[in-house]
Amino acid sequence: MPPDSAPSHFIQSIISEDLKQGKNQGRVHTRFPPEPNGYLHIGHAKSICLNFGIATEFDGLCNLRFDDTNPSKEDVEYVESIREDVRWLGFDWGNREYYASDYFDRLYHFALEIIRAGKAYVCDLNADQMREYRGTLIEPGRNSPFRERSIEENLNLFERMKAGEFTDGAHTLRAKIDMASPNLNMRDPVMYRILHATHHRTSDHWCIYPTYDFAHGQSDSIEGVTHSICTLEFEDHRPLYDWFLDQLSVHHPQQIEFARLNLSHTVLSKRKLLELVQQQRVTGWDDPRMPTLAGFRRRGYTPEAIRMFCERIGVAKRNSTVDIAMLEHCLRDDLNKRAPRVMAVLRPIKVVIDNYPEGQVEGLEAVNNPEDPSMGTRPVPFSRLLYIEQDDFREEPPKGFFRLSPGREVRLRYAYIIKCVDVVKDPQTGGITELRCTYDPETKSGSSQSKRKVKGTIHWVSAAHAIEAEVRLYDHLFSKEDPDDVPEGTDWLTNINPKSLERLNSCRVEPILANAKPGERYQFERLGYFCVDSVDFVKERPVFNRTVTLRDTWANVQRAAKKA
RNA sequence: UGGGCGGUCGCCAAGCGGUAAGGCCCCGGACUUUGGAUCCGGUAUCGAAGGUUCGAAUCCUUCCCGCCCAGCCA
Repeated sequence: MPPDSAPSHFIQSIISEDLKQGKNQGRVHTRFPPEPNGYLHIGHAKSICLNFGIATEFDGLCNLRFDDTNPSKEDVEYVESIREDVRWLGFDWGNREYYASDYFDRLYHFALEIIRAGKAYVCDLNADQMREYRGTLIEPGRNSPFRERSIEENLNLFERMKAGEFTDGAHTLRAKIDMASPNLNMRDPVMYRILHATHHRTSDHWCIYPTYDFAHGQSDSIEGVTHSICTLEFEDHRPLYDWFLDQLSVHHPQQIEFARLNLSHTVLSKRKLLELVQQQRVTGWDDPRMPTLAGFRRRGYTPEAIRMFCERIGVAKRNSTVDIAMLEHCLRDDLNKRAPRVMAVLRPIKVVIDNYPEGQVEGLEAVNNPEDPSMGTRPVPFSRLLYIEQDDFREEPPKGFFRLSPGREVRLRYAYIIKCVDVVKDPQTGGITELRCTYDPETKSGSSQSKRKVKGTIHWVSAAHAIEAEVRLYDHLFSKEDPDDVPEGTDWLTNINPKSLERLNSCRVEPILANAKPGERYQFERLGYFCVDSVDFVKERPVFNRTVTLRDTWANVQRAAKKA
């Protein structure tokens, strides 16, 4: 039953109303119908969540159906990835995994039925001619010279098309509707085309394949789908969807269209994603910068965050582009609750605590997750030689900087307050080689003396105990909000963010991370959320992917200062 | 100049004749051993113009703007 208190979008309203009127015997049945010609992306996630979500909400069912009517573009690699991604997102289609190709035989018989009713004909026009005959947006088309063939001749020709007597494109089967329709989809659309191609499931059994228009509605009907939810660009196809079903007098699902998702700073068209992969602008469909589910997964996103995102963006008919910040917010929200915290220094600068005994090591206690006490604590070793983040030291601190600088104090998280007493530089380059500091033994974390407050707290790592790691800093794949916003004469590829990946090779992380497993997610305190890369992982030297940064108020302040 | 669909805060999005929800972003402030989290507070008169009405984002009229359609792709 639909929650009548929860705010609902227009599709939920339609279904509620249908149920109220007793349509479909109170049944709700949807389907997610991907074409296996690419990997699933976040836009598909919206559709998956919508279709499976509605099924759950209204106590119905949702099928997974591969829309595999074009063997020249499809591949099993894609069907496998799609299965994996839908499952990863958290949805289950039970044993209802279907393929349009499962219905090729029935579809063929449907076509025969329409031919016998005198509502379809075999046309000999080639692609160019057909375009000419179709007319334009403002001029009606002309009837094909083959439109009035006899039913017998049509039957015979169609049979021979199926038998493989003709070459690709020599004939098509067309619906006989109305060449003057203002809706171009109704100007005798093609139902079947000849394609001598090997299909990933039916092999060479067929050499004629149904078009989307002829296959989709009938497949929905065969499966008993009640609400066939698709994107806006199919709105113009609805009259055709309805027309076929009416000719056949079969179960008639209702097609409902909603606006597809667009996300800022990325592209979501299959064609463009394919191009990024083929041109090797990224390392593959699962490159952590890709908006594919495989990419997000490798990047460290959680299915929960993506589902939350899909819920929050809503469902409507207006074209829109959601700010990627919305997605990142959902991610942080989820990771904040579940990711264990750990300290990692990405760009190390050496710190020597002058007054700390040489050779001494203390095991300090650090909280694993302040949001969840049940996650416990862990020991973190402290010693005389440490590393801190380069960003956490400024020789000439700007206004509002409350990290470390000469003569100033800062707290080392879970440890002591230290003071910078000297800056050692390389006499050649002038670059800082190490910081000499002193610590205040009275200020140990958790001790009764530790009431002294300092403005800043920074993370650190004990040099002798830290382990080395590679960290990959990912940023938006495109630097512009709208990748298509380009100067004349250039294309979207010029908007690829040259800094979308930065690899850091001399990072030092807490010893506890020696046990990190591929796919595990952590919060590197003050930096962001990171996950262990599952492809390039090696135990001796883990690779971490930055999933998303933490909200960085200080960065905002600096940005504002720069502008002023 | 054809047909279809849309236009509510910077970005999403509720609202369905009774006097503009919520989320994101942003800006303040509280708290804080993550400049994180959390908590308070702040920001729209609804594409435009007319009209109907006691009353309109919601109804009517006209206009403007955007998106989709001329694949034997989906």
